[in-house]
Parts: sequence; C-alpha cells; structure tokens
Amino acid sequence: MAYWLFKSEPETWSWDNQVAKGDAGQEWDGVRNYQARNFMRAMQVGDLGFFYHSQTDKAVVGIVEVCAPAHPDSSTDDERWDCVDVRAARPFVKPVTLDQIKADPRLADMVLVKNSRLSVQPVTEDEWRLVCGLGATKP
DNA sequence: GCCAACGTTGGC
DNA sequence: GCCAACGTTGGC
Repeated sequence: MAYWLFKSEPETWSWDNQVAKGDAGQEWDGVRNYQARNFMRAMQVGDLGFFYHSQTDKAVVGIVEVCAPAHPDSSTDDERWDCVDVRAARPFVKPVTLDQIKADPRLADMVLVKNSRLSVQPVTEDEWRLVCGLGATKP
C-alpha cells in the first residue's frame, strides 16, 4: 500500500470531471515524463493518491484510488508511455493549499515542494497523514 | 503574462 | 556521450 500525488490543471481535468467518472474511473493519460511514468508503473491497485489542482487552485482537493495497474496510454501510439486508471475515492473536507503545505516544516520534503513540476509523485505515509489532517479528511 | 527550473531533443 | 537549444510546466 503506497501513497501518491496526481497533479492536474483543473481546466484540463478537474476533480469534478474525475468524480463524474464514478467507480469506473479514468486512465491518467497524457503523462510524457519518464519519472512520472515510472511511478505509475510502480503503483498497485488499491494505492491511494492525492488529487492536486495546479495553477489556479494550487490545492489538494480529493483522494483517488488506483483501480487498474499500468497499461499502455491510449492517447498515444508511442509504446513508451504507460498509465494507470484512477477513480475518485472521497473529496477533501477542506482543500489543503500549497501555501499551507509550504508553511508546515514537517512537509518541507514533499516532492510537491521540492520538485513542483513533477506531475505524478510519491507521498510518504507521514506526509499522507499530515495533509489529510490539515484537510480534516480521513486518511 | 513572466520567468525560472527542468526535461527532452538533436547536432556534433 | 556531451551539451546547447528548445519547449513545457507551474508558481508568482
């Protein structure tokens, strides 16, 4: 059981879009970065991830669950790119903003803070619990 | 809208 | 295999 963070621009793919997909979920396609892809290859069904809105919101707004293991990204014929499927698990009671995360010294090592451009990232169990706590949301 | 940071590409 | 050029991302 591992924890992750999925970043998306809400104008492209928002939490509401994700929720609308229901339990069927949606493939996390379009990732064209090797690090991010490798993290998705390492994911297992049942792993949980934060759903983070970049750009306008800059906040964690929900929790998704990996519901299909890595498979070829259907948005390209390029064999290099794989992705997982995720489904909405639950919304954050209170979204946790990037500012809040940056303000907490215990979260200073989060990849979100250290490498803001990586779109799929690992989250430690401690970080998971802390961010859920800030959002008054069940881990 | 700008710009810094970073990843990728391609010429050598 | 190196490195300059370029494109993209995302915070500000």
